[in-house]
Amino acid sequence: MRSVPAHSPADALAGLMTLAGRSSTSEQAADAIRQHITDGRIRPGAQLREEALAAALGVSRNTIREAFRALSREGLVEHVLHRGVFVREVSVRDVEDIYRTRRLLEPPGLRAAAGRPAVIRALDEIVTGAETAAATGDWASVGTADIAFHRSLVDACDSLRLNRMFDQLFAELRLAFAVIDEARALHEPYVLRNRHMTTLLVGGAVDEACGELDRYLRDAERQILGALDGEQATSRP
Amino acid sequence: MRSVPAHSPADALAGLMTLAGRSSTSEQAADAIRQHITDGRIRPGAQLREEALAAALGVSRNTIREAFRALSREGLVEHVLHRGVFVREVSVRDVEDIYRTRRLLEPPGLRAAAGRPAVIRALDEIVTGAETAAATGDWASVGTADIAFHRSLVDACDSLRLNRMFDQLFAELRLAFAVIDEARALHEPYVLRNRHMTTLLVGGAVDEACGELDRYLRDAERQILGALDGEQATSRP
DNA sequence: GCATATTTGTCCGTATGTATA
DNA sequence: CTATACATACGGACAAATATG
Repeated sequence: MRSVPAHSPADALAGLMTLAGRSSTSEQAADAIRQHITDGRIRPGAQLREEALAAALGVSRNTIREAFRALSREGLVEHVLHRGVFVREVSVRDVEDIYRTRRLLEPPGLRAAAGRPAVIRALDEIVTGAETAAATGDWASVGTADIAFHRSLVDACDSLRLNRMFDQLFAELRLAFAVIDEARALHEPYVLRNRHMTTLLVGGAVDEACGELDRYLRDAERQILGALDGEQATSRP
Repeated sequence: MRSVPAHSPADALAGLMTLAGRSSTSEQAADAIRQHITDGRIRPGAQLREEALAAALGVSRNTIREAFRALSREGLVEHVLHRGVFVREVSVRDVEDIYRTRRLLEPPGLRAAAGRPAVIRALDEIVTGAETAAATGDWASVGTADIAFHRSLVDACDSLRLNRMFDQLFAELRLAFAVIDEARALHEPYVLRNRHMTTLLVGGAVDEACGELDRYLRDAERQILGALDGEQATSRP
């Protein structure tokens, strides 16, 4: 019933690449690695060794290195010259910047969403999904729904480039989530707040919804920073 | 007095990589290629051939391919499976999205800049530089100053991630500039408008400055779209 | 539509340099 | 300081896909 702990990143990836795509091998390798990182199967800070990964995925080291370059530009891994690539560890500074960016860009998204019934309906469905997931204790799904909710806000801006940036930003946020154990405490409070925001939107109370959004973002940042501090304290005594 | 036309991307790059850095060879190769693209020495649509580039830069094909993967993630080049990599050609759709994004994010930047004398001073210096460059007919520098001006606005938001996105966005914009011949018509009108914006900021008229910024962005978009249409008409008769 | 040449995609072996135990 | 493990980079090889005549 418990999740299987991976003994090494290579173990976690063994035999899990589906080679039947329409993309190049290095892109598929990147996809496989990316998936395992965002799923938390490879923890932040872990080193990705070329040889082990190449063996696990059944590809050459050159191919793996090409995948590394792409993932490095995405910000998921960090390339250290002559030392290798490591899964990014988001710092306190990163979290602060991420939430500064969210506080800057999500309110305009919410105001854009306010004028669109279709978007509001989508938000409602996402929150409903989060509520049922929370009822069954599926906190991973609750976290995914939370991200989907706020991604939808940004999506309402109709900016492809902004969406791309937020995809990366949320991927980094998942990296921060990954080092925090208590998934319930991390995600539970925000189901209610997203529901509240949606109700306000349905009622046309846009300003109040923005206020709620701002409080949400400040509280979430504080909580993650606190958890991050705790993690650092335990892992580096 | 005229710029030397490169016969091929490989010719343009020959012997121009400085190998004495603290970064990997593939990163230096990427830097060299990136520089030549943003400088307009390699035109949008041009294909970058692995073997030719490898020979020109004196590196192996594998190294070039690693550089390609990074540049591809940056959006400067496009990787087409089994066909190769090409310098990105920004489409009408791209330009529309770029300006939608700018109209969304630069006004908050301007409001943030309004409260900071240091930022306003920096903007003033940039415009002054643009004015002297315009006086000597150095339209390339005028264009660079224009981008620096608006980059400074975004910079005032203090968001690293937002800055990174705008760096990419402006790099794409340079790609659009590259296909337009009349550099003077492209950049001259905006020196005055940036000056006007700065004057308004110095006087504390933030709302008026925002209005001017919005008009700037709408006019610039219209002009680039018009020029892009003209280019497509002439290159594809 | 076909045969050919070119280019990319991928793999392998190897030599060199760097960081760390 | 030496030894080891690993990343870096090269060059050659071949298959597969694409472009060319």
